[in-house]
Amino acid sequence: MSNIHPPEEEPRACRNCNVRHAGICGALDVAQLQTLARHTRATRYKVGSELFGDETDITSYANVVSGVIKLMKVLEDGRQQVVGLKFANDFIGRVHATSNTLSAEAASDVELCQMPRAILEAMLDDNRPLERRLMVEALRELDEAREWMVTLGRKSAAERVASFLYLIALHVRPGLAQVSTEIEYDLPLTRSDMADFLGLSIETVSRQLTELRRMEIVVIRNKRHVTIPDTERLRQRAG
Amino acid sequence: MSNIHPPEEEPRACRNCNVRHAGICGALDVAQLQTLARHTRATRYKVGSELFGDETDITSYANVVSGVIKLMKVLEDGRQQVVGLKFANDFIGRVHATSNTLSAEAASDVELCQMPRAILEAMLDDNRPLERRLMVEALRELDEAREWMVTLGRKSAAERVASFLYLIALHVRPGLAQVSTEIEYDLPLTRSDMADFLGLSIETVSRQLTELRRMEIVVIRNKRHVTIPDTERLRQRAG
DNA sequence: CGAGACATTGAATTGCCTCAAGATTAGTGG
DNA sequence: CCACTAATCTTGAGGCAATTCAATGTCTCG
Repeated sequence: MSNIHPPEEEPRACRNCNVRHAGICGALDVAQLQTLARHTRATRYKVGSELFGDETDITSYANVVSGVIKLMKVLEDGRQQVVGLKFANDFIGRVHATSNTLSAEAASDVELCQMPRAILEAMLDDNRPLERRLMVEALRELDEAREWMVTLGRKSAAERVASFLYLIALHVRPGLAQVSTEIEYDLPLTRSDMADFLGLSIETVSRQLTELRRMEIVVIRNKRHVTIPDTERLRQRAG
Repeated sequence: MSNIHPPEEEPRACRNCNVRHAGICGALDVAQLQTLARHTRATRYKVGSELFGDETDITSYANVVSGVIKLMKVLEDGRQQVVGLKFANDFIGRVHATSNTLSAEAASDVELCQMPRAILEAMLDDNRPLERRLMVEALRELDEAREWMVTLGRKSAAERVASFLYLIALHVRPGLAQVSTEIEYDLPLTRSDMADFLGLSIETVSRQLTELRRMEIVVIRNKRHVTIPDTERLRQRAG
């Protein structure tokens, strides 16, 4: 990542991120963890703040400790598309490049475990498991992006909204694909962000949520909190 | 790649692919090139034939020698989306996985330089430059996929068609982004394939091409052959 | 309690799709 | 070389899904 705008809080060594073996840290040995710990900093960003901008220089990388980050592309006339979401434990940043190809914005209050570019790149050269891990991560992102291209290119508004609800459900309960169960969670995005992720207008997102609620595929409390009584029924509505 | 259906022609050692340092071969040393040459096979596929299917086992990888390949995702009800295109010198196949996450189909007659999965994976373990190269390639694909997500999520039909024409122009003349020039080429896809790539119907693609022709942004001869008098004007129409 | 942000709902419009009919092109065999 | 056929492409008419514009409703937080 890059162009880190001043965090709202004094940086301090980020122990949690390492201790948990979260994000990339699982690929490091003890010595490297110690090296990393000397250079990482816990940083916080408030909802809506920009972590880095498109076409800016890459100056640092990070693991997400908590919160949700939108990866966005913006057209000259202001139209924007969310091209990816990052959750806790995800790695953020584009290795093997000098400038960013998209911008990143906090979709909620966010805690990061941030490290300077040079540190990570040095480790990358010394540490094949780490490089392998980042590659696997990149390929997973590629699969996700292509999966979402189908949603954007070929699904109806109703299917897109259902796809999003299912995507988040899968994230909350990774083993979900096998079973049909009830699940409840808080939506990580506003209607506006959902619209930008789904390639729809805010109003259409709202209408489709209302429709899914009318069909009792989802129960919505407080705008943000949703309950899915039957995830399999939701999956079918997702196309 | 995987589940290679029987090629139409007797396989033979693929010298071109190595000699040209095309695709992944530029990352190999002389000894590895020789090893690779013993295991690669030149194969051909006719338009429309399937190279491998979604969720099939990965049994081999390949470099594209000539022709164009569609990477596709298909929904249960038959709707389909082209999520990527592969041209000459591109590498095909998903490393670090056991099964494919999409299907691949020849969009034209295709020549491949194919290699067994085990060979490539062994080289990958021995050869960091190769692994690095595949990672850079994967990240480039990720950038492309995200770029296209904007096209699918936020652009009008007219802009999508213009974006496609510009994408191919960029491929034919990589340095195009800087200058405004005239360029001519053959469309690598049928209207139907373009529609599946653009998330549109065939008819809409056709209408938008007619409209671009009426605006003299493109001259079309013989359905397939196009001339772009001014690539900068095209780029502006692409949004 | 009031203000501002966020979300829902309605009405009218529009852009793309579907269905249907021709036109063009490419391929085939006489 | 031409006629014939099948495939591909273009064009038109009508319908529908999603957008835009506008108003109302709801939640959050000083």
